[in-house]
Amino acid sequence: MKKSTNKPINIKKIAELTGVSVATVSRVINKNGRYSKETEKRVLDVIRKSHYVPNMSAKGLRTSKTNVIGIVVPDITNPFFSTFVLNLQMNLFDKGYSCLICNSNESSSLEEDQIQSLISQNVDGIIIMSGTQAYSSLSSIPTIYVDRPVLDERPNCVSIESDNELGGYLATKELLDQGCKEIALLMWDSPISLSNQKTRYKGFQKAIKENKKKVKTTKIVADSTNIFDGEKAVSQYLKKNKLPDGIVGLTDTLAIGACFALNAIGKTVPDDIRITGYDNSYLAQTYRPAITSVHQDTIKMAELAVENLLDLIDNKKLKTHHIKIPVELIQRGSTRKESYSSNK
Amino acid sequence: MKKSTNKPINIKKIAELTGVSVATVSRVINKNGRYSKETEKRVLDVIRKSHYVPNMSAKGLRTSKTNVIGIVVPDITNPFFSTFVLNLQMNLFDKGYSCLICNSNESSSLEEDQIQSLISQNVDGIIIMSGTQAYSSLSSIPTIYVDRPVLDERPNCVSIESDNELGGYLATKELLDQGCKEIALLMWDSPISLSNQKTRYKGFQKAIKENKKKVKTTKIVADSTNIFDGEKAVSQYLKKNKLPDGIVGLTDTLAIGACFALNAIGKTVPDDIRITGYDNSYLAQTYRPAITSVHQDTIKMAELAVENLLDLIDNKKLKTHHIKIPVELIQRGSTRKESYSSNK
DNA sequence: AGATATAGAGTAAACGTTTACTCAAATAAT
DNA sequence: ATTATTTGAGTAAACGTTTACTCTATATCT
Repeated sequence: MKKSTNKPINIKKIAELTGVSVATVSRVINKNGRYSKETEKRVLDVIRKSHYVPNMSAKGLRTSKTNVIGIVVPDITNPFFSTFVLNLQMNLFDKGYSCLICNSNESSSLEEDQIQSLISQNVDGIIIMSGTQAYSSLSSIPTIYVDRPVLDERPNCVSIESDNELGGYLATKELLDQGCKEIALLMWDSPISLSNQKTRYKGFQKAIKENKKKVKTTKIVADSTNIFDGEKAVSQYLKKNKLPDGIVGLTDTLAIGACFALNAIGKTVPDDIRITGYDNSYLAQTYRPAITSVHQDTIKMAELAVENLLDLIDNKKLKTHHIKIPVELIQRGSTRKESYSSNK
Repeated sequence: MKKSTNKPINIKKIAELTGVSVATVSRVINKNGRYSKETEKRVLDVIRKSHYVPNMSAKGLRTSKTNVIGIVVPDITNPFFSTFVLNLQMNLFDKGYSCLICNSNESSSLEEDQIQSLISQNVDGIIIMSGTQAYSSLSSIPTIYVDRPVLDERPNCVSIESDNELGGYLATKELLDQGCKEIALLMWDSPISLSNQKTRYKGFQKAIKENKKKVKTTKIVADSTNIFDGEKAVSQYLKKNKLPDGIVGLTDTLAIGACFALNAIGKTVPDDIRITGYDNSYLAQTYRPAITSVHQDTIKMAELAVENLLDLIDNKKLKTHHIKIPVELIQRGSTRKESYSSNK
């Protein structure tokens, strides 16, 4: 059971090897000044040769700064979130941060556990996507809420939302413009009262109200945003109800699930019924017919998220704590008969 | 600029409040014995009331155990990897571990940087998916290689691979069984010499060789495993070459890209050409026609990965350091004309 | 009853950094 | 030429834990 005892080299060793004090080594590493050009070179040389890697636990303990950001996401499997997380991670890595990533499954209790664990890891900041509630334990940590209005008005947090009301409006308007007379809203069962989906619903209602002609509306609620849960919900709905001529899916995955259910009973999109999605994830692009979807600029959102988070961490003064990102409707084959090209 | 100075409560404070020493508190927390049932209760009560959360940096420094696992993944956006990561994360969280997740983009240099960063975070272990090379810096850290034969034979690492040769064989065999006479292998350009794709290729060759009738084979190489890169590669290929009657896609995403390219020139799957994918990700299930694909049991692989990693961390003796997981061909509409049900 | 083990608890060192204090030497200001 | 500042560098404390040693009081064994 020979335990590998090749202890990692530390700052003290570097100091010895170079013939200076640990303080000097530390200063060189952190570029804090108070050393000559020449000692710097010597220290750096030794560091390079000895494959020194700093001990972040010690650093974190001493400075209470870990250079780790916690990211809480409902479901990394959803392409909308996974691309978002990818963007976050890349942006953060460039600035010298690592990411602790948690899947909350949209479960409040799991989310809370994971936030606890992030806190005890001393993360410097947290980015929560579609969080389900406000956590008092977060109050001392710089936090970015993504895709969800912030509940607790404290100075060290920022919310970044895309314009969900406009998104809901645009999607619904598209169906109305295409002449739909009976529109179903396909949503999912989420524990959160103040969710993005509520706001999208507002946009939906607005579009309906604005419309000159009266249209019938209904709601279909899926168990989750999962494709197959979407399919299930729509199939069940169709067993007891008349086929609507338009469906506003509040997620691309739900929209595709709806397509499945319709295929199964021999209905075709967009001839028998038109469908919109939301998120403009690559699923919407790759499904056939391609799904008309509300595009959220995840790249910009991710950029803003890390930029603002780092500002919060540095105690910088922010212009605003509520950022809203515009959305855009991408029209594709699921709402209009036309030739489409495969990408974009 | 009032800095929030509500310092987090620590073990010392707990000790004071309870009227015992810090050592006792620590022992209670770690359930190390050497305290009475009664003091335990008192300490735990105080802890609960004061919302104490342990400082992992300090703990990590002292014990050189951080309860953090590093995960390196080529592209979290790929559903195969994202579901895998989800499974890993859930399994690890249950055992009290957090995950530091890195995207390597299949770039060796980025991968190396990220591994460095994981090491300096003192991670207790690392799980690398489709890593591009062996890193000497990893030698002291328990490591699991997933989906890639291990290069460095050291006691503290384990490789977990699905049976890529069999997978390649099964996919190819399916096309041969369906009567294909000219089969293209659709692969991607990866920097790694010893990759899973090489092994799948072996299976491909084996199936071809075994076949009674002579079949023509070609290779198409995409820039990445990305759907659109797959599409591009196939379109370009088809401009200069005759249409094959079967394509073995070494990834579901590539297979779907191929479908796009074929759609674009008016060819239909599986009538004009049959296609297989690999990974059996949900893309394969949700695309229409659904893609026949080689299923890898990601759930079991993830379970095995964390189980073995924790064993390595605990210095347990392992039965084997090379684990191979069986694969299974899931037949769907892309290779055979038949009615299919939407899920599974 | 005496010897010995054990249970319960405290003291203080150690983990690898950073940084507030020093301090001497060199440089700049008067 | 004195005084004031800057530069380069060292000393040692501190961050929050864990744990190897102690130590006392109680329980267990001859």
